[in-house]
Amino acid sequence: MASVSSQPQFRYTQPPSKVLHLRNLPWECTEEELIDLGKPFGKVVNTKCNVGANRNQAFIEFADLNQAIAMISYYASSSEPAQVRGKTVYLQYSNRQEIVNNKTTADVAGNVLLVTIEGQDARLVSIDVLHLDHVKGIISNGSLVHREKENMYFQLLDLCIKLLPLRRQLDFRYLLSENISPCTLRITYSAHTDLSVKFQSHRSRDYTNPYLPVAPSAIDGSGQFSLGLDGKKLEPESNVLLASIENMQYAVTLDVLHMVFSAFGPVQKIAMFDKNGGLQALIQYPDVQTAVLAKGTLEGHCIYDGGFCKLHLSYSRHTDLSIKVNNDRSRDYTIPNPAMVNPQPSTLGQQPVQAMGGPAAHQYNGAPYASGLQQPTMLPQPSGGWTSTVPAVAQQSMPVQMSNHHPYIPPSSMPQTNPGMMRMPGQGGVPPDAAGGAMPPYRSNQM
DNA sequence: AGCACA
Repeated sequence: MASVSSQPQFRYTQPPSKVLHLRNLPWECTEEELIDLGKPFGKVVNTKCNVGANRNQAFIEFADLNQAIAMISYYASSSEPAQVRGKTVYLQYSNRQEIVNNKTTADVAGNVLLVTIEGQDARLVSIDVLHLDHVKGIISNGSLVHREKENMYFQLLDLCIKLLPLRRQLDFRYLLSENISPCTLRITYSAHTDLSVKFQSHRSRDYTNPYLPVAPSAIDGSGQFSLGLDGKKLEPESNVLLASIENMQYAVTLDVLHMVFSAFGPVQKIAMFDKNGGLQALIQYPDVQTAVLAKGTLEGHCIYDGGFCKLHLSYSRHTDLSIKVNNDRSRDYTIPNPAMVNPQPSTLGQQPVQAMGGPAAHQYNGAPYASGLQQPTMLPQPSGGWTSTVPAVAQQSMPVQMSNHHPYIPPSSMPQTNPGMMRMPGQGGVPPDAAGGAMPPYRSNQM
């Protein structure tokens, strides 16, 4: 009773073809590997790899049908399955008689690109990475030519691909968070000329139409976009970061934290507290994006050289810290500078900042850090060019310059260590008047 | 793990 079945027996009823269909191939299987696999049985005249949704299928076309049959029969009776890189691959005749190499779409220039994000953590890459502003930011931060034209998108992305593996040195941490392994972008042209985007989501955006409805699946509880794809919940992002400081050999003061975290955008509030015998702090930014940037850049890095004061960052569930009083452990930088509002505040017991005294109390008076500077009117917009949104204060208070013993040093007298290590978005250098100093140098590499 | 762009 061999062939009474009316069921379509896909596996065994394929008519022979000189084209073989392979599946279960290893990641990024190359044409060479396919040729090597088929070579013992005949002349491989064409191949097509990275086929299918998972890109783990391929086709091999032999010059002659008998060669394809030879390969199929060999592995049908072999005790050793066909393998590529030690991975068993499954062979069958293709249901087509020749490989059609669709050279058309990928090679014909168009206004829509097909971008394939590849890599271990490809699914964690945010859609915003693909936005032109980001690409421009990368290019300019990498000290390469900054090109404006939209039609240079392809070339910019192409450069982006080449530079991506170097992202550590070239500030690609602004592209991908630090805990995402390197990804590459494979880019071809699409045959599409206009994409129909039905709603804004974590997987689709129409940047030309801000009034599109937002897909509920793309919004988390706090109304922010979440980066998780395919419904996978990531740690919910927040505009408030929880920092814990490990190996605290040197004093980490409110001002040191303010300086470090201001490098990414305006810091609204900081609250420090002791927990589990260590120091923790909540740092509030006006928006999630800035917090993401700061976390991605600073996570695991040490404030001081020698592995001292290592930062561990997570997203807090808070969205707005309630700072009851400004002192050396907590501060609300959004309130008007009391020194300006009330020149004689010390008569009022509860007056913030000045009334509390302490080493931190006077430090912001007259300095460019005056808290009135960070009002949320100059916030980065979600899809705007973040390269231009880092406030001047951040550019002058880069984490490379900080002190351990005297937490506040005016920017004009800050020591300089290793210029360029912490190049910030939108600017490529160090404060012009940075001076040398004798303190643990900031180390941007994790230890 | 099942046929070439979801």
